[in-house]
Amino acid sequence: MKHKYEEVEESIINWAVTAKFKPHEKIPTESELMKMFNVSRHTIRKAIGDLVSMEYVYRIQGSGIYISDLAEDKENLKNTKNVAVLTTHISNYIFPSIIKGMEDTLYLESYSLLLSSTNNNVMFENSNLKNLLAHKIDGLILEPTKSAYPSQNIGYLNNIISRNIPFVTINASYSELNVPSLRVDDFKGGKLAANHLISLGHTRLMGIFKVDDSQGINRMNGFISECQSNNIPPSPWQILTYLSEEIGSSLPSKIENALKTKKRPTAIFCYNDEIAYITLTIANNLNIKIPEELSIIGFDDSHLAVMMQPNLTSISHPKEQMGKDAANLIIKLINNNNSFDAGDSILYEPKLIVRESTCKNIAKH
Amino acid sequence: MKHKYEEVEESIINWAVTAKFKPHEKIPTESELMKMFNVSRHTIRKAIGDLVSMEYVYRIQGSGIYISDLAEDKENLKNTKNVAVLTTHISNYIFPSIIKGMEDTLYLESYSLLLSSTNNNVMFENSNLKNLLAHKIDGLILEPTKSAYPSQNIGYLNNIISRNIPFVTINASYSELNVPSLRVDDFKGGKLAANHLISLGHTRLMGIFKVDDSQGINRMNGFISECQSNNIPPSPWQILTYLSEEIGSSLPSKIENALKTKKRPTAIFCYNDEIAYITLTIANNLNIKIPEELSIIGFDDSHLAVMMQPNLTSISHPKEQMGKDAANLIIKLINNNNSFDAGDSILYEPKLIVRESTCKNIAKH
DNA sequence: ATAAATTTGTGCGTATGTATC
DNA sequence: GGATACATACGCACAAATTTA
Repeated sequence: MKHKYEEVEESIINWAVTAKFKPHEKIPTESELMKMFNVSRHTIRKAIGDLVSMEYVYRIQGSGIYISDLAEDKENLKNTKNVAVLTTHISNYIFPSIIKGMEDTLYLESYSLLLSSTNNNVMFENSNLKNLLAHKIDGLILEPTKSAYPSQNIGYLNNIISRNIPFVTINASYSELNVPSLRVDDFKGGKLAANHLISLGHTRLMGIFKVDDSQGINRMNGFISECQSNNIPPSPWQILTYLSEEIGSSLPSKIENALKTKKRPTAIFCYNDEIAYITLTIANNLNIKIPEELSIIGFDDSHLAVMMQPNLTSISHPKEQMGKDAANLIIKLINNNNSFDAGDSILYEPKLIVRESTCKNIAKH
Repeated sequence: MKHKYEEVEESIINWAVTAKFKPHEKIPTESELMKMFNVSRHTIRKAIGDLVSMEYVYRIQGSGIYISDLAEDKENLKNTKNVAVLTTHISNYIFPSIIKGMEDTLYLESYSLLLSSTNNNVMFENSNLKNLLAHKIDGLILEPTKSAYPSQNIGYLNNIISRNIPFVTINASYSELNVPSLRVDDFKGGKLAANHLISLGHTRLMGIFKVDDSQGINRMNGFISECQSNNIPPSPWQILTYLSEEIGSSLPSKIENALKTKKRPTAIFCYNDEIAYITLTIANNLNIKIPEELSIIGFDDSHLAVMMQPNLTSISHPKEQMGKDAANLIIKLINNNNSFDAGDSILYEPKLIVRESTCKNIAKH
């Protein structure tokens, strides 16, 4: 047997959803409800109080109890699922491709998509996570911010896990958390890039790496590993590292200095196509010919690669597909009560795309 | 003097935010609270009941009352504003540019951005609006869906207005609603395109227009108006209209048929660069040389324009700037208690960008 | 325009049920 | 099993806002 207040609540919700009483229409008074349900005023007040906090009805002192204007939709809303997507960027660079994959997939399955971005700023990741937790979300696709460092927001992520909200990461993963991740094999990508340059006869290699996310660290380690395998011991000046915040400030002059040295590199592997573009521009200003005097290879195979002159050799990976896969996985988890195993994670194979910005080493030693 | 239950609530909220009791920590029992505040059990239960529905605390029958894990953040969340953005698309075509403008601006002002898309589907606009209304949003930037037709979702939009939630539209506007709108002068854009083709000596003009959004209607009217001003009376076969849903299905064959006619046009104005690209591809297949045998002009000056061979002549307008302006306007409205006037709307001036896809008419008559 | 009636809001007391420890 | 603590339920009195006569 149900509690009495529950019976009252269910009846009134029923009035609302069947439009027996329409939005803003007055329903019976407390004393009438007492008689109708044969219960005390306390019970009626408890029931109405619950309905008010659920926003099915609202009360006006001295006037009456009225149906809320959203009451009819409440039941439908229970069936529309919200997937939150929190990435470092939304509208820049390769992110539209990734998000397009998610958007298309989620649209087909009638899911709603809530997108936010962190600008690779931990504080913003924090406030966005809080915000999402306050909303009712049914799943979360997260690109970790500053993934090279231990996450300061691990508490919120654990909160999501403890609430059993389906949760997957893209582009990077958390060693502390057991959640499926979809990411590129950046280590292998770094090896591929180094191998390409070495096979072209280059020995004075340089790598430029972002070191505040794990993608950069992995690409750097792959690059160094491949150099060592080919007996090209990496020396400190071969590796230029930077943080996200430096892109607009100190990084360009660092690159310029590296290109001004007498024994400048004959080939550079850049963290991504954006850095490759910056490097190309600096080389142009220094009258260094690409690729004859300097080979440049990027990463991500973005639209920038074919917009640059010369077209950029780059490491490619399936961006839109990762978005699709992430969306399909989160849908699967939502339908499966969040049960997953190691097989749900995907490590994408990077692929070398040779264009015009790399060529055989013709420097005189 | 406050009500007693309010005093109890405030004290307990204070315990939570000052971390006198930490998340998941047990607070005094109901009878202890009765003694502490010198009130009845009923008053304590009323206070705790409110705090439960506000998610500051949770109760376990037989055990006690505990601080919720989000309690500490509740106060901060009141200060983070959420701006919802609902557009037809997010990650396609010119939308990343528009959204980048919003994202950058809102990020700088510490606003959170909630993005959703409708795919130009009225049902999806409907469910997304419901969803946003259920969430707590502080402002809405909306691109109307199927803006050539009277909006079926006008009820929800009126709901937003009656709640005094700041609300602006982009790309199109609602004649039924008094809200600021930021949009391109599509009529003038249509005139510009027609004028360019006519000034190149073309007289057999054709226009391809999407007619389920007002942008297409306005561009068509501008095109026709300019033709008439130049004594080139538009005949039915000069105007090809289509609906969003036809792009992947019947539209290409319609275009192909138009290009196969004996007296085919010597110049075509396309609703946007995507349609221009489709038209160009069809023309290529029919061995029609662009621009020698057929001039093509697009609209939007998207990235497609410079990716096509030959580069596309197009009508340009400030996309990222519109995003920035929309974000700044919604921030202003949020800070100004939603007071606006006609001066807040912006009509952007379209600009002709001549590239390689249009040339003088050299067809023999 | 005012007073009375109606309706919701606050607050106290009591009894009994049920889950936890 | 017993004590504790929250949950449900009834009743009463008065306050405050609104509606109606």
